[in-house]
Amino acid sequence: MRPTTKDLAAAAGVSLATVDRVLNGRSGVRSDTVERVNQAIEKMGFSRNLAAAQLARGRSWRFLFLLPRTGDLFLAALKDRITEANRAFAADMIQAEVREIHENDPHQIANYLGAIDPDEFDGVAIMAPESPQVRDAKARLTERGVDAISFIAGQTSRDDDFVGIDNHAAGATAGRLMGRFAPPVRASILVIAETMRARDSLERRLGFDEVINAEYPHLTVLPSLETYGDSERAQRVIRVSLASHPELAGVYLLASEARVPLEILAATRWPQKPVIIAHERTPFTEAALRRIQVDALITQDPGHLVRSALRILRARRDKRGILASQERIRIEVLIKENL
Amino acid sequence: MRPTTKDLAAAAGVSLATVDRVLNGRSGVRSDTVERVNQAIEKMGFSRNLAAAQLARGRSWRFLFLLPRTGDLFLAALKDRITEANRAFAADMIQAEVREIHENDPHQIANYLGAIDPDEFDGVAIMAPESPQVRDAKARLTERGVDAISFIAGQTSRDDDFVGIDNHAAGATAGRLMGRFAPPVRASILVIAETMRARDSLERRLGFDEVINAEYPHLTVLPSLETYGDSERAQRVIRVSLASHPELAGVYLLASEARVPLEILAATRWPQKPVIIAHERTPFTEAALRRIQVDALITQDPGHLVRSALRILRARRDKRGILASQERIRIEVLIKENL
DNA sequence: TGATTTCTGAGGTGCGCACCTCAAAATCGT
DNA sequence: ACGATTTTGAGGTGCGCACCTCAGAAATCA
Repeated sequence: MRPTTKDLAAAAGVSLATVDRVLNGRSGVRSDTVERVNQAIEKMGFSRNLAAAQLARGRSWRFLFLLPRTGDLFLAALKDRITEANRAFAADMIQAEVREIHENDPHQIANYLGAIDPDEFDGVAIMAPESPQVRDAKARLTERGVDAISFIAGQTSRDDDFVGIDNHAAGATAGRLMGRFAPPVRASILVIAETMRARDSLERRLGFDEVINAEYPHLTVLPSLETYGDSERAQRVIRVSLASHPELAGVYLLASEARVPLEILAATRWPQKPVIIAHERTPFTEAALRRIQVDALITQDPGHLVRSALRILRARRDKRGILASQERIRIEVLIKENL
Repeated sequence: MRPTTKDLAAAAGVSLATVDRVLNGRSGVRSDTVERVNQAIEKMGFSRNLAAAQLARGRSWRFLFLLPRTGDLFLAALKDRITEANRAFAADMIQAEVREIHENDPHQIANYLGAIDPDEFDGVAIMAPESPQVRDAKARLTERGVDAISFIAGQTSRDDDFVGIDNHAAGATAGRLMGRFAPPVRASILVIAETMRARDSLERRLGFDEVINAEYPHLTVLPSLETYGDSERAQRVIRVSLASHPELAGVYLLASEARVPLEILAATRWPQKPVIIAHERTPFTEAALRRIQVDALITQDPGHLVRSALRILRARRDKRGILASQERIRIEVLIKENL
């Protein structure tokens, strides 16, 4: 039989009240008594029955996902996963909501964070570019008792409250695959991004260049084209670039919205089809991978991202540790065969 | 406030006892009453408080992992993860044990399964090659009230109680990478396995061949070499094969124990280093990937495998559904950059 | 030493649900 | 309409813990 608090009290030679004080870190217990209880915990292998604790506390958790307002397919997948997680975690008293904001207005984001009611939410997962305003707002939010973590975007150097992948490594992964997939001849690589103002894009590009320059010097990575999410502009800049670089060996689609560039590339005639590497799995990129228009996808699992954020926020709330190996978001490489 | 069973009873116009009967599938309720309750559940968005349910049931779960007895590094990683999961899930009243068996003796495995005490274990995750004896023993085990799932090995066709990857697809993934990484010239590919008697190995090989034959016909896949886990034999057969195939472009290490073959390959002098693709991440294969002796690893996450098996076994015990997207084990592709 | 402060024990309550009993009501078959 | 059967209601108990109160014991100080 599993030891209960009662057994623990008996073993430590103290009362239930004292055990309770120690377990829940209340004051008014002499340090040697605390030590006695802790030793008993150790000796009996006592571990609190989570279900009972949770029931007694009568707690529930409400978390908020702050996502950019775009029509992005990757974001749509994220929202689907949040809905799904909401259902799956309802029995665990966890509820998640989504709010959408304009990601490129740090001021608005900071305002929004400032207006979050600690009675309404226990924690927030913020997907927004890093900026001093946002960082400050996050700090103040934490002071007011709302836990905040960075989600997918906005990774700060060696930050342990970030859920997402290392974008530099993701770019390097793309670079390595590009180098190995492309024929070993002098040629150039086109890089298409939505915008290079986002830190994520910059880091991916840096990681990509690093590998290509160091190990595949016959390949020249062209300056990044920016589409600004505008289909016509995309069409224009890509056509111009294609015309002036007939020796194109590969295309790296940096942004998570690959649809428009892929459609333009699909409508282009090639002497030899370039290697195409893109990010994120969406119905669109998946189809492109199946027909081998795209050669590889670098992805992160949206379901895992969402669940991981919720688990981390909750663990923080409960002052519990997490299972680090479960929360590491993988940089996945998808090809047609392992979809 | 979250609705409780009491609210539910009031809303449905029945008593708590009836709500209980419906919620827990007990008999003695007219079907139209069941329907009324279900509609109330739907309407109120009622969802049972898992913590309270679990506490009231006073249940705990004991699961068993039946693993092959080998010195394999992948198995060592699995066992580590089971220990880790044991700690992490202790608060959820889940305990897991490991027993090791000789995997190639179906009779012994069947005996072992037959001897499992339903009072001792709620479920078993079995990692063993498929065989009629084992299949029968599993069925009888289920009849006696112990849930059984296949773990990593032993996948039967379209089986929904299997935790692991599709080995055919894993082989195909390896094949694709081999085809793309190897130079586009006529050459041969060496395949090294521990044994080809295991269905997993066969399936990987089939998937590998399928892709190579269909899309990279300039590559010839040689007959599989079997090491039988014997270092000396491995050394001998590999040397013989290398000597007779100087035009070697790649090596595919089929088995999860890549250590011995990798050491032999490392000690060999090459006109041009062949592309090496191996399975499973272990300290050894990881190091080989870092120094680019190995070009890519096809892996499955041991931690995920273990947690998934435990979640599925528990959900089955509770007659609850699972989150399918969370339980799909990914065929991961690792290269130096996304380790 | 007594007075003050700090610690500890005993006991109770309730969280939401599972599971039980027994009696009363509704429905059925004939 | 009758008894036989099925369905429902009312109520109780306990799971292990968190959190509370209050009194009494122990340690500390003057």
